[in-house]
Amino acid sequence: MTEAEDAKTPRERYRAQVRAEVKEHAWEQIAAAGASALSLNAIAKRMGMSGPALYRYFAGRDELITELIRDAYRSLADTFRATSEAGADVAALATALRAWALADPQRYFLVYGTPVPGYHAPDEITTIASEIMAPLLDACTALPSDGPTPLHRALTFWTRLHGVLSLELAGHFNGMEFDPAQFYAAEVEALVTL
Amino acid sequence: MTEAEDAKTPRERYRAQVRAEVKEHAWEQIAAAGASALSLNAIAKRMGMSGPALYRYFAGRDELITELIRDAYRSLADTFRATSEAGADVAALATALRAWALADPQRYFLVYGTPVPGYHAPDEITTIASEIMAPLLDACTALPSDGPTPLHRALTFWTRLHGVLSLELAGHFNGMEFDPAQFYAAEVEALVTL
DNA sequence: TGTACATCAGTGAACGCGCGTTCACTGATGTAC
DNA sequence: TGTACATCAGTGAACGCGCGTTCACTGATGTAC
Repeated sequence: MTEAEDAKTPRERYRAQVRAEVKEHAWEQIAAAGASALSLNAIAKRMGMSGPALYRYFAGRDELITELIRDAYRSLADTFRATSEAGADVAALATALRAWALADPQRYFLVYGTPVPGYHAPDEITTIASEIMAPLLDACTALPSDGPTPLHRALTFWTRLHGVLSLELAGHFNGMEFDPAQFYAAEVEALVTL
Repeated sequence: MTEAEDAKTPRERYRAQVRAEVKEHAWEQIAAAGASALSLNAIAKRMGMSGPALYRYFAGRDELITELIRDAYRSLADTFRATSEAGADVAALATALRAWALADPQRYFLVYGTPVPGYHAPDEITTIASEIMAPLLDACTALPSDGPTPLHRALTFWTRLHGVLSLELAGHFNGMEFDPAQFYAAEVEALVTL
């Protein structure tokens, strides 16, 4: 791990480890029954601890959920940045996006799924959201420029691929006789020749 | 109303009215806090009744939710069928879809939003889902045919427009300096000239 | 190196809450003669 | 038209549940001398 982690005291390392373990169980629970069913007590029980013990690690349920959402955004932002820094183009970003989405559908939905009415994301998350868009905008700017503006291209990239991914992950293609991966690839092809 | 409704006994009419009122309150509650927060007791309280009274009208919470989902699908299917029967083309269907989505975002999300893991829709809903696709497929078949297959066109219509709508309704365009309606129209334009 | 103290992880009991749901019952509405 | 009965809407009490969260406490771990 990094130097900063090595510099932690044993207690800090232990805390970080338990926090991570709590989050893992939280993701399992979300995968099993959706984000709205997430419960501190249930997580504690699965970890073999009592409910109140978790309050040593999180201020409460809201803080845990917010952190999961932030981690999800962060994960996608990191994936895009890494892909971009490897000198990748729009098509490579699309491939990375699909892999990221399929790896954990509920994580994808936590970012781009149905919002809870009344919930307002912290500023930090808005910041990460624009971090996600940045590599995409860069890649669109690098495309031959006789078409639409880079912003328009980036938005089109975003909405079209999200359209395919979200319907696929939600199971709306089930029973239909076609290959979502192939369809996705066709949409990506249409994007680069936009 | 219809003849069938006129033929109902007063008690049947009353029952239908209360059931409708329960659903209205359910939609208000969903709009305020999301579908997962829907509660029979809370609905009863708002209607000035006791909780158990609702069991005269619905077998339980699950039946109410399933019925709301079915009504949502039904509503979109009817909208599409009516639009189609008026001799409308793909662009008109797109306009109807957007109007339907904006009229009640939570209803849209109940149909196309984040699925609850483990929930399996009844067969009837799958049937209505294909009723929704039918007018779309018809309209795509009517288009000049030197492009992709009607099925591919219909799927593209669906995924692209859903991509724009779901991100817009979820608020992901907030703070961005562009007009979703205009962007949507541009996507529709790209579809008819596919 | 050992001792005294402070820090912190985790427990169990408890509180209040709202949920879905059942049950026995009351009172009103409709039906049959 | 009035009477006897059946149907049905709605109530209030109750059950069991799991939730988030607080609190006082125990025991282990780390720190300072």
